[in-house]
This record gives sequence, C-alpha cells and structure tokens, in this order.
Amino acid sequence: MGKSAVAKPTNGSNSVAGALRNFGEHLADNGLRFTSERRAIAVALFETDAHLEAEELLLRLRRSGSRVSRATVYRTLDLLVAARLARKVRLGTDHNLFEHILGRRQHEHMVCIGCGQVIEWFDPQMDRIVERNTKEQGFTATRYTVQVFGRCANCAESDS
Amino acid sequence: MGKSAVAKPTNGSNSVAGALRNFGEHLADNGLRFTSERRAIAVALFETDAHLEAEELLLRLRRSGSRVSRATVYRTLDLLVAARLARKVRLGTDHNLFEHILGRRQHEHMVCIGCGQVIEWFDPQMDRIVERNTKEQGFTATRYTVQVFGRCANCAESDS
DNA sequence: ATCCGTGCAAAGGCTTTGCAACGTG
DNA sequence: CACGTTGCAAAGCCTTTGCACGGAT
Repeated sequence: MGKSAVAKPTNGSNSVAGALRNFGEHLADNGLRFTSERRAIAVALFETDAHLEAEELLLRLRRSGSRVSRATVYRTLDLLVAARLARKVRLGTDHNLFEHILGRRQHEHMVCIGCGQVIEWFDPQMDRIVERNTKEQGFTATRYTVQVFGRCANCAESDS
Repeated sequence: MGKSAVAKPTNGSNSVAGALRNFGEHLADNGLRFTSERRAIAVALFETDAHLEAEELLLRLRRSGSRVSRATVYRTLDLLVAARLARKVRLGTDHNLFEHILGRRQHEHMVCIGCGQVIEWFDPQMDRIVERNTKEQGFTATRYTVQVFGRCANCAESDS
C-alpha cells in the first residue's frame, strides 16, 4: 500500500508547471506527443481542485476558447491517469469524476446526498486497516478507495 | 453509522423464507404486489452469496425455467435494495453488482484484478474511523463503502 | 513517408422508460 | 373496474471506437 505522499500545499501555480513537465515526460517516454490539446486539457484539470466529470471539463475548455473534442478529452484524461497525475473516481453516480493529484496527499471522499458537495478526508489509520485485512487474506493490495455518503453540516441543519 | 448487524451464519434456507416474508411486507406496506416474478428474482438472489450482475441473475432465472424479462429484473432488484434486503455495489467495473444481505454482517470488498475474485472482509475499526472523520466535518454519514484492489494469494503467486 | 493525434459520428454496454396488454383485488 | 405489473423495444447516458484527415518527425 502506502505511497502516502508527503503533504504539500495544494496546487500552487508552480506545481502546475511541474505537473505539465511530468506529463510531457510521460508522453515522451511512451513515444507520444505533447500536443496543444493535451496541454489545454491537463491545465484545465490541474487548475481546479474540484472533481470534474469529462463533460464539465469539456465545457470549461470550450468556455476558455479551446476547441477540443469530447473524444480527445476522454483520451487525454486516460493518459493523465496513466501518468499518475490524475485519478478517476466514482462517487455514487453513474459516471466518472476526475481529480488531479498535484501534491495532494492520498485522500478519500465524503459525498453529501443533499447538495452533492464532496469533502476530502484522510486518516492515517486507513492504510493500517487495509494492510492488516489484506495480509490476513494473502491479498496484495495496490490501491483502495473509500466513499462515505450522508449529509453535510449545512444540509443536515436544513432538515428542519 | 453503525447498524453493524449481529453476526449470523450466512444464508441458511430458513433465513431465505424470512427474507421473502420481509420482502412481502415491504411490498404490502407500499401498496405493491408480491408477484411470482418478484418472488423468483428474490429467491435467485437470496440463494447465492455471490455478487451478481443483473444479466447473470437473468441467466440463472432463465436456466431454472423462469421467463422474467430483463426490465423486471432491474425493477425488482431496485425494490430489494429499497427493502434493505440487498445492496447494489460497484467494484471497479462499469456495471452494478447485487448482493443479498440475509444475516450477513456489514462488510467491504477486495477485488482481485487477476482473476476477478471478490473477497469480503470486515474490520470493526472502519466504523470508528468513518465516525471520527465525519464528525470532524459535521457530516452525518448514512453509509460508506470500501473497495480494495490488488491480487489474491493465488494470482500473486502465479506472478512467476 | 511514417506514425501519432484529432474530430466526428456511430457504435457499445448497461440501465431506464414508454406503452399496450394482462391480472388481481 | 381500477390499478399495479410485465415484456418488449426503444430510448438514454456515459464512454469508446472506426475512420479519414492533418500534422509532426
């Protein structure tokens, strides 16, 4: 398990530059090209800490003038995941969300079923629990995800 | 959180009868009918401890002579989930799996990316971790799920 | 030239839904 | 007779893919 990254400030503009460089290297290493479309998509994902669906990302790109296609968005997001610069997560809906992992440490999610808000959380004990239980089964874990559903403070309050 | 059920032997034929009764009550409470199709689908789900996709369930039903439609399978599975007799889970694929919860205690899953095997596990500390972290956020959790991906003992071994 | 990348539209795969026919209370 | 149910096929949705065109090496 535990590639528990060092805690870093979340997403400063300089780290975006670094991540772009990493993406470029990953592409080069695989004989792929760092096109303007790929760059635009990577930047759009890197510049937000939100969990975006492909469609929303496409929208943002279009609003900022990029004319990339939906297909390229999906293809590039897969590349970013392969490059370990992004994560694809499923939070109770029928579609995928993408989040970058620029200097963000490993974390899990809480999803408010009232307003949809997503809260990130991290507990150092999670690794231990997973490790203990997988070892017990002779299982070698490579990754795990936890999703908690419920109501956030605001929504719980407005439950009259 | 914690509706951590009492641990009971998994799925004896008598508990199936009980669950069918519960299902019938749930339907009656909501002005719905306990049809032969619904009964057949419930039984098919109750009699296995596996995690089934709707299609597989449909196949089993057809093999055993029931001529239910795919639509009815989906509709009934939703009813079973609403009745809290089944759970719908997503284990890394693009489709849902269903599992009954007859006297099964709360549990999480480990999925082998080699052979697809699903191992159930439970750790009493999970509840505490979730409780502690949600409380910290003023979040009221109603449920949570954990999925661990990796290789099972067999598959890890055959990694030459 | 070769090979990778893009856009578009079509195809895919799972799931839901509209609708007419059907059965029960 | 009313109303819930079912089956079928069609529609929906997100995501992937085939293909021809274009660009970079």
